[in-house]
Amino acid sequence: MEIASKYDPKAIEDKWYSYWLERKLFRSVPDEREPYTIVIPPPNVTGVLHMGHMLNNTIQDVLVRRARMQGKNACWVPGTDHASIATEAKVVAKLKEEGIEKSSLTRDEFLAHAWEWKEKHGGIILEQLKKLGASCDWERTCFTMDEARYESVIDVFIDLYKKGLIYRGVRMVNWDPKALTALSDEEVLYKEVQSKLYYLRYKVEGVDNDYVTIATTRPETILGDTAVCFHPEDERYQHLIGKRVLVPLLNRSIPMISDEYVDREFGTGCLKITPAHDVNDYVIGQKYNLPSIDIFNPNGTLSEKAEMYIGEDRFEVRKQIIPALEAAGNLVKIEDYVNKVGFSERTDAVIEPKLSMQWFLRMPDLAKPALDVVMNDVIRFHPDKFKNTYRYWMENVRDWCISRQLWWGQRIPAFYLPSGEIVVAKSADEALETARCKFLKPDLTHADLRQEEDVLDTWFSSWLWPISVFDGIRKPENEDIKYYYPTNDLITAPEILFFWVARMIMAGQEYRQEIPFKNVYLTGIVRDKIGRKMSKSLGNSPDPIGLIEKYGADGVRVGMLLTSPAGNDLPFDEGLCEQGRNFSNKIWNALRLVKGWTVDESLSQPSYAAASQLWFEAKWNETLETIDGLYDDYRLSEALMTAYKLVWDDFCSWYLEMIKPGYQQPIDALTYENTLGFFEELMQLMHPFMPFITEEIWHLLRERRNGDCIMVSQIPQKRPFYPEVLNKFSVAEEVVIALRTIRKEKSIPFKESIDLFIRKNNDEKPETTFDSIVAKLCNINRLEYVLDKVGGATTFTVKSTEFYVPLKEGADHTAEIAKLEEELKYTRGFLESVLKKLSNERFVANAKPEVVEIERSKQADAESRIKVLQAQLDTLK
RNA sequence: GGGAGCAUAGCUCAGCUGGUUCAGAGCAUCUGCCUUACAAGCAGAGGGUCCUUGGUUCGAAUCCAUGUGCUCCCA
Repeated sequence: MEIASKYDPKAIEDKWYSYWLERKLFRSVPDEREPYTIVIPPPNVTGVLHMGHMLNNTIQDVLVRRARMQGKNACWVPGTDHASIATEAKVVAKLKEEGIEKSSLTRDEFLAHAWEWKEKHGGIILEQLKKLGASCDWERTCFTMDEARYESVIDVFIDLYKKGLIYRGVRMVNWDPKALTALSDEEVLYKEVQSKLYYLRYKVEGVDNDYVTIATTRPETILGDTAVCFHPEDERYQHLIGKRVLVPLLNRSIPMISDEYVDREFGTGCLKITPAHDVNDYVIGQKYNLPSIDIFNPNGTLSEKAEMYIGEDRFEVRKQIIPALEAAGNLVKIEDYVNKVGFSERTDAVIEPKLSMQWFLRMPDLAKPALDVVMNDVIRFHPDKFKNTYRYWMENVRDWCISRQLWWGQRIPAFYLPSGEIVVAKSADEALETARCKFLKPDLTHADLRQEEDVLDTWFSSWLWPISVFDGIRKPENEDIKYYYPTNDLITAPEILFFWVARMIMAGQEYRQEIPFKNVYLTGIVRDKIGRKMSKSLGNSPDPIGLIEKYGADGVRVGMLLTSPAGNDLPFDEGLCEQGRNFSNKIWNALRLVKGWTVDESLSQPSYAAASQLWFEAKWNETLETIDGLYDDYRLSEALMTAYKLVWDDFCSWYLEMIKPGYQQPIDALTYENTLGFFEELMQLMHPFMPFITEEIWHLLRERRNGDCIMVSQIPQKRPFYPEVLNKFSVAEEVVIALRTIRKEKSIPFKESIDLFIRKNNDEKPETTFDSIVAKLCNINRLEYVLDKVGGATTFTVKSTEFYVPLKEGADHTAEIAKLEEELKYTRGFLESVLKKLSNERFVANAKPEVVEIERSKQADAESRIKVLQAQLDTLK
């Protein structure tokens, strides 16, 4: 068979992915097997695949593929979320390019454009995941706004409203005056800005020539002041208790109050309170029942409430108000000051804290059980250090603001009556019906009802995801939800532990009375070499598809996984993918070697081959056990590294070299057959990490029946093995390495055979299991056990056994002596430290017996080795 | 300002409830090799006062405290 000398992933990857798809091997339907379920963290429809997705989805695919090979009914549900703010911004921008203003469109017209955009761009990321090898059940692909998901969200809203958990309230939001919408905290970027601190004095009412000075970075907001506040223990201001002061320019009278919130060290220790325009002030305003004066219009100009500068932009007013204050005698001084200002991620406008009417979901009752299941390890976090952060957040949970001033999303099913009453209902008809009955107004018509304009927060869809993808909200008794829920593992980023993970747990408990998943694997952030988060705006992210083309999907998967323990950031380096690619090539070449052999049925198995198989069988089973343990602990990068070393070091570097027949010599059938077996099993072990190359090799190793694929094969089970074989082999390994070193030092080419004489000591019996292997790997002509020392030979010692290699030119006595003396010195020092421990009465008395025992055997080993080394030295001298 | 986490080889990380080899791995580095599976390779080697300083202990990379540095979360 002709096999290319370099592995070329391109053709192979497409071939196998379509093969798997055609045979519907990713498809899952409920049956009698144990289910294994993962729901994808739905990427934004606006997004394209980035390195974070690559990492996250590689991990999911590894887990799903492994579960499938363990005989479970594995189901990975893919999908996307509608990302209301991001998508709406994209659509608005696109329309603007076409000369269409959003404001000129009706809601329905706009949504038509949005859907069109979604159909065109919304699936890109899922298509890209296929290149990575993702084994999702694509027939189950969901979207947070498709019919089932949309209706589920509405049903849940109505249900929670009926339960009294949803209410309307005023809240300080991050207002983007350019986009005319509220933004979530994540969409606000805080930047340090060089600004000014203005010291302004307020006249104390009714007292001549008494003033109070405050410091502010936003002098224009004084028009909305409703109090001035100082620290209750601040001696400087005690005389002002109960007094009132006058807002400059307006001369409005406002109270002096005191509260511990005030930082006495900052500015003058006196703080103006503007509840409508500062979050902290808002809280104080609530506490002291202060009025809120909202002096801004939605677009950032001053409103009539400001009484002055009406219609002017807030920053223009800041410029104008300073001279006015100075003229009025209220400006004390101006200082330079650096502070952090929030900017809109989308429009770069300075965020205006703004009070607005929003919809809220009451959290405490939902949060409590969701906290408990994590703290009790019913749901396990990997790594579990995130339990801390989770607890902190859940214990200090605030009500969830679920409304957004957008059109793209599930429109809140609340209807307002002309009289201001609210009816929450699934449809306008139902709302009308309810309103007529409830408020005894049979004359009401559709025209009287006005539906809420706002839509729901995107997270209000995603928190139902593990349920809604199986349509478990609308049809709680359907087969899918009963079979697949709760899901097994959730793989996501720690940044959204609260926004998403916590809320899914709440929704699960509220709507299924059961947790949504059993394990949460938290990935790190993919960073560039100098530690910056990879992002489109920085341009420091490699193109994932480009990487796949360059290194192969398998290579990239290995590269991503090699250095990313759970919860740790991944400092990405293309070198990692290169390592992955090199590994693919290594496997490929092992295949070329094995498939290049000719089998001679008449040959019986040589002893070195039998010994090789004895060892590799043990090594394989031992490693399999280790890897299973690592998977159980979700230590995927360690599982991969362990498998990587098993393939490269143990199988390729040792085993294949050990059994390899001479050049152009045939191999015996038994060894060949067993080697194919090992190779197959190794490929099965690697398959979750490297799906493509392993599938290819699976088919090249043997003739396969149609549909006999590695991806649906059963992962090998551990067989009983003899662990002592491994210790015996590691001694043989040491001997081989020592012999290689001798060859190198003495410049003896491999082709020139050598002799090896072995002398046991302390009445030890020869252990010959792997002698044939030592002989083969080191090209040894004569390998003999002797009773006497061998003169004129170079020597080395493993444990207490002496090895002699006679040299043509005779041994270099001085060098031999120096080598022995150094070893002796080291061993004596070692013995000394052991003896020191053992002579310490308190050690012997306090340490566990087995620890003392270990020290005793270390002592015995060192002593016998010293004896051997000493005797060797004596003969040489 | 409050809270949490981290600090081990040049880099990225292991090192479980303190006790087998005076600390391990991969990559990188260095030295030999184009040995007919593989130079995307083979065979070897070097490299760490386990952040500082104290403490607990027969014994500390591992536990405690202090300091320093970095990261994240909340305000």
